[in-house]
Amino acid sequence: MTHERRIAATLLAWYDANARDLPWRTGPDAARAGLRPDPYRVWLSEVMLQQTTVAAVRDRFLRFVERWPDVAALAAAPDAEVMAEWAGLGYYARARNLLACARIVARDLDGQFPRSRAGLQALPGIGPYTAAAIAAIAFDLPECAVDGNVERVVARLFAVAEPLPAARARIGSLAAALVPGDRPGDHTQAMMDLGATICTPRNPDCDACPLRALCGGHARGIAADLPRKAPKAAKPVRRGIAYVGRRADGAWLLERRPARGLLGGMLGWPGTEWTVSPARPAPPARAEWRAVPGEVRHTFTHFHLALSVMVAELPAGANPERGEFIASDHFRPADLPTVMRKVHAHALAGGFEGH
DNA sequence: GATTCGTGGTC
DNA sequence: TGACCAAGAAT
Repeated sequence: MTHERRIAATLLAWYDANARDLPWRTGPDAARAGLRPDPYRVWLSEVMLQQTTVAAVRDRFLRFVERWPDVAALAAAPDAEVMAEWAGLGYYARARNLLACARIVARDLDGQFPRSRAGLQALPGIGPYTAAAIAAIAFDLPECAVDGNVERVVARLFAVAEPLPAARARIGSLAAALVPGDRPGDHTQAMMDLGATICTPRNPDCDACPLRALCGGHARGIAADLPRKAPKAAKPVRRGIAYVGRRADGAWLLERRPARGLLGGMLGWPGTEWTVSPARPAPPARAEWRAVPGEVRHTFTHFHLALSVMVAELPAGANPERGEFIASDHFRPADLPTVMRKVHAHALAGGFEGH
């Protein structure tokens, strides 16, 4: 038996006894009985899990499939409702692409997800990792899905000291050589589970690892230091102003953001650009704007944001130059991205109630 | 290959 | 408390 086969067999045996119970899974027992999970649920979970923790996804996934149980239901949903449901999860291009993908599958593919990696990867929001993961998990095809977990596990198993991202090609071929012809779907999920529960980024629990005796990184005493990564750039601080306006009838002045770019397609407060030194702009409506003491701080992937908040009561017949009024009964802070929710909370904390 | 794109948890 | 990190994709 080759080293690779021994690793795969040991990992699969460990998975049979230790697989995590997750709402989008059917579990190893069902898999061995030939039962596959619903491709719709696999696809949705994989998209939600992109750069997002299982803990954050679990409840959101359940709410989502309760509301839209299949791809046809999702394809028929209004954009604004899907974006609102995604609010707080981040990386909102995922929600836009999710809906675009659902509509293609429902309209052009008879509601069936493609049963090949290439076919899947041709759809919006499905890249190399997600295509391979769906192919393996939903259809049990021998594809190799390489995510952050797999990169870490493989870098340690084979003591790959070259830093990412340069090591990506080598890690990819090492990972592909591990995929067994039998039960490739469970192998994929086993790699994830090992990476998430034992071979963790910090303080890996090598004592509990089924692959410890087969691990090159452990043998060299460097497992916990792998994979090596290039240092990240510092985050600049950007500034801006957000305007929280409320009409006499209680309606809030909000604005749908452009479909592309940061928070694209999401609802938010009108405001300035967010730059290192923003220009002083005109408010979205004529009113007595006053500053709320303090500021809202929020950190995005590549910059810190410090937002000043201005508030104003707007007259009943207000005709704003930007944005749209959302009636008080229809306004839910939970429909906003987190930074916008913080702005609303800051305005309220500053004593603003509107009329 | 390098950038852009969110958020909440963790140490 | 601030930096790091998580089942990446699109450009």
